[in-house]
Amino acid sequence: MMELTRKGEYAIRGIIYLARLKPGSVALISEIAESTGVPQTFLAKILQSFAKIGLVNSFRGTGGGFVLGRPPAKITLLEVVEAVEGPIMPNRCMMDESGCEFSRTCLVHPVWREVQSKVVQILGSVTIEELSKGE
Amino acid sequence: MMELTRKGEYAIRGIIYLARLKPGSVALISEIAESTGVPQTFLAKILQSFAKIGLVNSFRGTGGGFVLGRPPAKITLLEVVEAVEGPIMPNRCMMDESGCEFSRTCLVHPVWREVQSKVVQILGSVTIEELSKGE
DNA sequence: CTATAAAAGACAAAATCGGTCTTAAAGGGC
DNA sequence: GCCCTTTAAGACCGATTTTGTCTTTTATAG
Ligand code: SF4
Ligand code: SF4
Repeated sequence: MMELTRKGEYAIRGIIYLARLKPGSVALISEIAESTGVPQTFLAKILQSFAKIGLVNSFRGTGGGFVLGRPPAKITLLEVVEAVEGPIMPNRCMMDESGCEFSRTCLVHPVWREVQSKVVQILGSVTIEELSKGE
Repeated sequence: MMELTRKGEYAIRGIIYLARLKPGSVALISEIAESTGVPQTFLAKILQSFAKIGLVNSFRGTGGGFVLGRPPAKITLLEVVEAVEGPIMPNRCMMDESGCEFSRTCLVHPVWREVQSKVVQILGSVTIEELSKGE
């Protein structure tokens, strides 16, 4: 249960790589992929989707590449994870009320809500900047 | 991310149903399945696997059926979930050290460990007895 | 105009999910 | 010993998701 997919893992590695870039420089997808050990075309897809939501900026052509869309201190791990995996949802019954006929009386439901909020809290309190500090 | 499978959800429903049984009585798989809204043959598989690990006891033939293997106060939600879904593992790098070449220096790793321990703590502190109290 | 690099989208193998179906085995009542 | 009931075991299966690849297009710098 609760396993991050490779896509999620790769996304985090890519974002952290970009956070470590020295200011003003851009990174080629080939460079990021090799350095993080991620299949290049797969990572490209992920970063493209990030570009669409503004999490990263991208430039085409000679001298192009990727940079973060915001300072790493303003990006949380939660944001990155949810951008690729969707919202943190320990159980289906959390998204829509009508998901489960028992949801009104169910005592398990609140437990899943607690799990959800704890995970959101943990991941939301970690910034990409912190994660990029190590060597 | 982090979604309980139907199998996990069904397992919980089945166990709670058994916990509500009045002492001394057994439940037919057909009865449990209908009452919890779970496909019967699928639930049978789940409970069979539970019988193997002693979480429930089963009896064949006339008058047979399922009962809990232990008092519901001694069964945690964590146990039930892990029995069907495997251990709580937010990321692959948690199971074996050799899972990731970066694990020694990685700053994300500890975050996943925190998530893991929090979830284990929450699910481990809820007993099936508590969950079966409602109507 | 050309070389470069990301964007877009079709394709697909493999794994996992969410079951079903059939046959066997065990136990109770007669 | 013979049914009837009920779980056990295992083969099987379609749908979906994961984890990518490949090809073509578009934008840009020089
Ligand atoms: S039974 Fe409870 S926990 Fe399960 S899906 Fe319904 S509301 Fe959620
Ligand atoms: S990079 Fe860090 S979080 Fe990702 S798999 Fe490796 S150790 Fe785990």
